[in-house]
Amino acid sequence: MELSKSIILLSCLAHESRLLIFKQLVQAGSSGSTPKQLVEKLNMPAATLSFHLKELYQAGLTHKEKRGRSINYYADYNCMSSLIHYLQENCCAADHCDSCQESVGLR
Amino acid sequence: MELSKSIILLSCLAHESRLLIFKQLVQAGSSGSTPKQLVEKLNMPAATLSFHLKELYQAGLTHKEKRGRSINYYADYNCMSSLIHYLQENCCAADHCDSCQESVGLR
DNA sequence: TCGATAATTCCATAGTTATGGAACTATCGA
DNA sequence: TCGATAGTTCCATAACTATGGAATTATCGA
Repeated sequence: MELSKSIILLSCLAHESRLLIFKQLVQAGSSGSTPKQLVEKLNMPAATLSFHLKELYQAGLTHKEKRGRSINYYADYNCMSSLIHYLQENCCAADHCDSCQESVGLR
Repeated sequence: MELSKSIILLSCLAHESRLLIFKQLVQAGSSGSTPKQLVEKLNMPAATLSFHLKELYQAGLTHKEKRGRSINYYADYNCMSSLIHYLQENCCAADHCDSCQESVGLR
């Protein structure tokens, strides 16, 4: 992953509402969530939710599927895992950090 | 890690200059880097660097050590690895993502 | 075709964050 | 006690980001 892409993803996640939305989508799993469900769950005005959902979508952190008059949003795990990999590779050090040792197979 | 702490760390890293500074500190390893070295390496005005270093320090992503008239800054691996853990636990899914399977020991 | 529902876009406003030259503080060696 | 060097803080300005009510678009069932 490029540095500029990682900045886009980090900025996108660095907002309470968006991180909560994303966590919600992760919890919803393969059935996804509609904006309406998210509005109810997170108690947020529809326009505000829509703004944040769009940010997440444009960053590539979600994908969506139209189903009649509603839309299902899903967390994009590949995107998130690429970011996690980027941080492990570039911003941590295998010989100084437990989780890096695990991921590099030293444990 | 709390959600609010993860937001602070993500915001802090979600800036090109700060991510570059942090990567530089990771590369510098146990010898660390001074602001002067970073200014030269990253070609950035001293006031701007100082501003970003302070943000990183206040977020807990670095620690520092005064040495005479200069200061050594170091990447804080514990802080970064806590963030990586948080993302793996809360924002990814072990059964949908390779790197999560690794870290959860399913592989 | 209509009214209701789901979702998005518009847009003015408010709030936050970044920039970097200039001034300042601290510590060195001579 | 200087002058030089390292680093930070100050602060005005610029740029960006978020908010949410109102208007708009799309799709449903009757």
